[in-house]
Amino acid sequence: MNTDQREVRVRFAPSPTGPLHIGGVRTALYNYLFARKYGGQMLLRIEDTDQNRFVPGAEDYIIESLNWLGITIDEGPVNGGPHAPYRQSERSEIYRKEAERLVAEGKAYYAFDTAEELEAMRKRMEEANAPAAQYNAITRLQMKNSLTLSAGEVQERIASGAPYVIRLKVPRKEDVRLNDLIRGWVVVHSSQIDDKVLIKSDGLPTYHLANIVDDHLMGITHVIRGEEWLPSAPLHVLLYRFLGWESTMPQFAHLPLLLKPDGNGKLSKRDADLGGFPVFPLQWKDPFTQAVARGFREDGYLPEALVNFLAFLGWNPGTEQELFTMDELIQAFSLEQIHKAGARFDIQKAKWFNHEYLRRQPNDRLAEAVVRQAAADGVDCPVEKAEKITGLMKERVTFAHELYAESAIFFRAPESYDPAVVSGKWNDEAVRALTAFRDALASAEDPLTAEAAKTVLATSLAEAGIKQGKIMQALRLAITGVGAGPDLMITLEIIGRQETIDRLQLALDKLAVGSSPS
RNA sequence: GGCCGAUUCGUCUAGCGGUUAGGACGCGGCCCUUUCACGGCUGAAACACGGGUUCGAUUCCCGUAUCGGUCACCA
Repeated sequence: MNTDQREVRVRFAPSPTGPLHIGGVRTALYNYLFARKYGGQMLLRIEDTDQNRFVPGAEDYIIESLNWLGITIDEGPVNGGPHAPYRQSERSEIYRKEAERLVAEGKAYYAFDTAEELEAMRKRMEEANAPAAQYNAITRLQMKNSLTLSAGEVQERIASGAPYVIRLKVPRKEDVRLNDLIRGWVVVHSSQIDDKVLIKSDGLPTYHLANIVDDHLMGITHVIRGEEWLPSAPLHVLLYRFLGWESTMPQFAHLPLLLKPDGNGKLSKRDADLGGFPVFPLQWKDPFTQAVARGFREDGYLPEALVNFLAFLGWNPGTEQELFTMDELIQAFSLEQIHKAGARFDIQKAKWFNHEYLRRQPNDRLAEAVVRQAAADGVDCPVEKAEKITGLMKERVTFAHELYAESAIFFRAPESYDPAVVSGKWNDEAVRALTAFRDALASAEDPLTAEAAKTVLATSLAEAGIKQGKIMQALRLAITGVGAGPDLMITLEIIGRQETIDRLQLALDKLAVGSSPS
């Protein structure tokens, strides 16, 4: 990566206006991977300059999310750093100073227009069929600002406490260009950019000013953010220039967006409700409405799986390897391999990743969850049993919670029998075979191992002159009630000798040959 | 609508002038297996369109179309 020899410093700069969106998570991840790859620093900066949109708990949510995913922060509101504070609401004096400097240098100006006056201006422009109704080099001359008002009047208004904003004085005709690391050269004519507000009438900066000032002061070398920022990137270049910081301006990389599953638009919370999947890393309870939005964590996704899935939405290593640990991602990551087009969000793929990661988890760790869930269900499940169940079931499920949920057969005799299997496999021969097996089991040793069960079954069937293959489905039916499931002999080992005998008896009692099952 | 961006199987994508256009998810088939799952093999499935440039375009350029983003005292 060509950088100007400076140590790589990137930042993730979310606004605490609610739960962190999954697209934001991916942005954070890419920043993190980039920073680690080049041995640089990853900063977290809270962009809370809009008091109206402040949501309590959102900042903690962001931090907890990053934590859960293993995206570690070098400098930020929690661990501090040389450029503290990392919350923009605590830095307002810094921005104001720079804005005033721009005014003093003639690159920005005070504006006193009311909302109504602005609205009237836009209306006039529209009626005049102007290409865009904006506050710019032309319209600014008809508005109330320090360019049109006398110096004395401006002083007077400010002194009297009249509300005002500071606007950037965008040049009338000039090409503004930037070399995006992902998209190449992007050129925008300054006439397309309006005189953006830098300082709002509440005294706080807008995003545009605050992010440039902070990125500069914090020594950010690369700005990696979503494509929705691309249209305002030229404005940011202009700001760097006006502030005199162009020579150390960070490089930009605008990431492709995460799209709705049908491809029409940015992925939103609504898609989550519609599609039955989360779009937030963690569950979120809205402090105002109490509404609860589901989270990947609570839905049972492993953080490693989410990270791997997200990493591949818009990026790929160029090899055929699909499963990556965080360290491997760091190794393999590069901006050059980022795809330019938006990526549709396909929860199916996320599930596949989760399944792959779940299978690779050690049994003992997964078993803990099974024991817990069983207990919560009022069922006693010893650790050894949970581990056996885990070993048997983890290849068959997507989420850890399904391990127990799909394991009813290990705890309870079937309450019903699949009619299709009954009519097809339950016959006189099966009854004879299972009776013989039941009897043979009566004198078998405890505990019954899968091996022993196999031997007992084979012996008793041989004595009865019945081929094993013909009655296996009937046996499975008697034990589990259905025609599909994990290895039967291990299942017998898990439920034990006595329970096996009981279930055989139960089936023998309840299922009559040729009649419909109960 | 103006501006900006994007466009390879249904989806995520590889490709960076010459390939039988590759992989993964999902879907179908076969094998394995007592069943299901796993695994293995395998099948269907894509370069948006039109012009150039070139001996040769999926690849480079220009249009068109489509999709997306953005046009606030929100980020």
